[in-house]
Amino acid sequence: MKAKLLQFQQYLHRAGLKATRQRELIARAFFATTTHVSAEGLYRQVGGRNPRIGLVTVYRTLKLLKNAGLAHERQFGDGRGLFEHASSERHHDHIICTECGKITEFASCEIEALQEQIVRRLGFSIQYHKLELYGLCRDCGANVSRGPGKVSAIVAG
Amino acid sequence: MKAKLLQFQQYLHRAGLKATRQRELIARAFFATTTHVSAEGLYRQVGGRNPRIGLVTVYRTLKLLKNAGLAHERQFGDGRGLFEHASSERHHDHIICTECGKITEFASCEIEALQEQIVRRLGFSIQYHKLELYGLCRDCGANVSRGPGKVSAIVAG
DNA sequence: ATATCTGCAAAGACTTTGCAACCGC
DNA sequence: GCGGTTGCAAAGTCTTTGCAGATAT
Repeated sequence: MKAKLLQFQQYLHRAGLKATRQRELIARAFFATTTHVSAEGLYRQVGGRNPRIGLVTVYRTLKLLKNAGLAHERQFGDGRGLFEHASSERHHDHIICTECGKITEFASCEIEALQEQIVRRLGFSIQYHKLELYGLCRDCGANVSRGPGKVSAIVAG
Repeated sequence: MKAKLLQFQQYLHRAGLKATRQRELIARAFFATTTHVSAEGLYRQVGGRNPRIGLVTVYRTLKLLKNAGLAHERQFGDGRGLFEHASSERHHDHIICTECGKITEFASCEIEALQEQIVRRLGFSIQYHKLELYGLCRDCGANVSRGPGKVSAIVAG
């Protein structure tokens, strides 16, 4: 993770931006996450243990991380952006439980290959993709018909 | 398209809701769309030719259409919801040009089959999926390096 | 020293909700 | 007539922006 922080700082330097204390703390917290964080979530993690880092700065730093190519932003339909490391991006997609909201990652090279084929056939050049499957996870599939889920979960490994 | 309107009205009846003039007009306009509409967009189409139909009612009716299983809401990352017919939903996904925003639809049964496999392997039962490919379309791929702001680039080597 | 940053508050974009008047059934 | 519905305005989310004071280089 040290490496990514360094990459970020190099990016800042190259872009003529400053490596501030806040940016380092936010980036560090971001790289420490295991899955998908919202700006708000990262803010709570950082703000908890550090002196007054504003939510606004978290948003701005996440945008920098995106520009640096170190973060990807996703939208899983709940209206807000969730961020994840760019490096963990390699060949993985998401399956989201519509009941409890749990997000599981998976990878499929076969699917990726097919995507490439299709895209080429349509004259597009692919940059990236999002594949999201929605359904019931094992647990929720068992307990059918049970109130509103929405338990944000976050299952830290 | 008549059929879908009827389905909607049947849904309303079944749910003890009323088939109002506004709902019919909005549903009609929605079924007349060919691709993806935002609430705002549908509002403009309807509002233009009809007496005072509020944006709020469009939102509410789109929600009803979703509940009726006649519409699907998608989020392509620009922050707002886009709606499309559920019936055109059969086996198709999207490829979005990151340059001009053009959305093209495509279908792949092979990919769908693979998805099913994966999902089952993970213990999930699939309800629906979203596959979005992002890249440059033929036109934009030709005129490289032209974009407006958007050029995040800088990809750390 | 100075141009960039920060944090607060305020604005913005999109969507939902409260409420009095309204209209299907 | 009753209960759902409408449209306005207001509130609610999530995110961005304006600005004065603070800070990295």
